[in-house]
Amino acid sequence: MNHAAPRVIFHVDMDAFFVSVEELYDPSLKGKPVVVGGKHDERGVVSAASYEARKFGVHSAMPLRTAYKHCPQAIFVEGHPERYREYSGRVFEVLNSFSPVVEMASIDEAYLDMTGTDRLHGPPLRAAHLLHESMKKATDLNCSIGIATSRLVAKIASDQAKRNGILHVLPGVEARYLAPLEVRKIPGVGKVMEKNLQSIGIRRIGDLAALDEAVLSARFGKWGLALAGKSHGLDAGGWFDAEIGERGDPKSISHEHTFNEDTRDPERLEATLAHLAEKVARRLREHGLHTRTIQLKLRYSDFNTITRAYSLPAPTQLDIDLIEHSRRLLRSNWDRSQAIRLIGIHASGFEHDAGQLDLMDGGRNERWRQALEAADKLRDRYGESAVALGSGLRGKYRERVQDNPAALPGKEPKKA
DNA sequence: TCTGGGGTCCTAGGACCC
DNA sequence: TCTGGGGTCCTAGGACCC
Repeated sequence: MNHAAPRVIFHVDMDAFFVSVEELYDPSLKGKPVVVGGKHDERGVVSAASYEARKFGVHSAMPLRTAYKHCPQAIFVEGHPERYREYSGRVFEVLNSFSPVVEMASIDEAYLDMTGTDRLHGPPLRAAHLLHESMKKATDLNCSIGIATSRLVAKIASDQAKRNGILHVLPGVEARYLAPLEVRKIPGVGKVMEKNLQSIGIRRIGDLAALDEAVLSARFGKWGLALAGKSHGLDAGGWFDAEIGERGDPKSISHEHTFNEDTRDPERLEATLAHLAEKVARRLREHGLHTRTIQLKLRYSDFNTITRAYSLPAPTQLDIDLIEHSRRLLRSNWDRSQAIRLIGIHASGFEHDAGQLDLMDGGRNERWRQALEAADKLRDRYGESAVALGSGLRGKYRERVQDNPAALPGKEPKKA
C-alpha cells in the first residue's frame, strides 16, 4: 500500500434538485421558470429555482414575494420534503454502488472516497462518467461531479462543473486552480467574512495563499488558520477534516414555525410549541437519543430574535418533558408587549442513555416511552393524523390549568 | 427585497472548582 | 481584603451551509 498516493474524492451535487424532482411528478413544469418554496404572496423564501427562473435573477433564499416581482410568470410550487428524501435515498443507492465510502453531506450532495477503485471503475474521469450515466438511468436526475484530492477542492470543482458536468482537478495543481477564484467560493466564507477579507485587500483565493499564516491567524483566530490551509486546497478545520463516512449522531434537533401573521395569542403559541416539541421528541426516539438542553427561540415582529435555554437535571426523550420545559421558557421569557413572528424549540446535549431519574420514578417514564414508541409506529404506518396522542395531551393540560390555578407554577390555590 | 427551516461550528462571558 | 490560572459547564448570539 502506497501511503503517499493522493486520495481521490468525488463531490456529487444534484442539479436544481428540488425543482428536478418536482418535474418528475409534473413533467409540464419542464423548461419553465419554476420556484419551489410556497405561494408567491406568502411569507417564506425560495428553496430552489429552475434555471429558467434564475435567468430573471431568482435564486434560493430570496423572499418569495421578491421572486414574484422578478419573475411574475414563474410557477410557484410548495416543497415536498418526503419526495426529496425518497429521491435522496435513491441517489445514495447509486453512489453506494460505486464506492462503499459515501457520505451524504446534505439531501442533495455527497462525498465519495474513490481512492483505489481504478480496477473496478477505471481512472477517475471514466468512473465519473459511468456514475453520471448510472445516476441518470436510475433516478432520471442530473448531477455535477467534482474530482480532487480533498473535499474542499472537489466541492468547489463540482460547483464549477455545473450543470450536468464533470471537473477533475489533477493532483498537484490545486493551489493554481484555486488562485484566480473569489474567496467567496470557499465554503464557510460568506458575506461577512468576504467583507472582512476585502477590507484588508483580499479578493481572490490566491491573495489568501500569498499571505502569511500568522497574519490570518492573528486577525481571524482559528478560522484564519483554517483559511490559510484552504487557500492551498487542504481540508482544514471544522466539518471538513473528518474522514468521509464518519459522521455520527446528530448534535442537535430542532423545529420552528413562522406564523403567516404575527400573534400574541398564548393558546396558539403554546399549542404550536407543543406540536413542535412532539416532533423533536419523536425524532429523538428515532435516533435513540436523550436531550439535556432545551432551547426556546422567539422572533418578534421586528425580527429581533432571542433564544433561552434550560438544562435538565437528567436527559429525556419524552414529549411531556419537552412540552413542559419549553412552555415554561415561553412563559418566563416572552415580552408580551411584542407580537411573535416565529417560535421554535431546539434540543442539544445528547446522551444515549436515559437519566438516573428514569430508574427512580416507579416506571412512569418507561411506560411513557413505550406508549410514545407505539404511537410513532402507528404514525409511520398510517400517517401523521392517525394518532391524536399529542393533541390530547395538550387539551388535558389546558383543562388542568383552567380548572386548577395551582397547576400554574407560582400560584397558590384559593381555598373556598 | 422584507426576510423559511434544519443543521454545524465558533466565540465570549460568567459560574464554579481546584 | 491584593488576587493566579486552568478546566469545564452553561448560556446567548452569530456566521454560514443547503
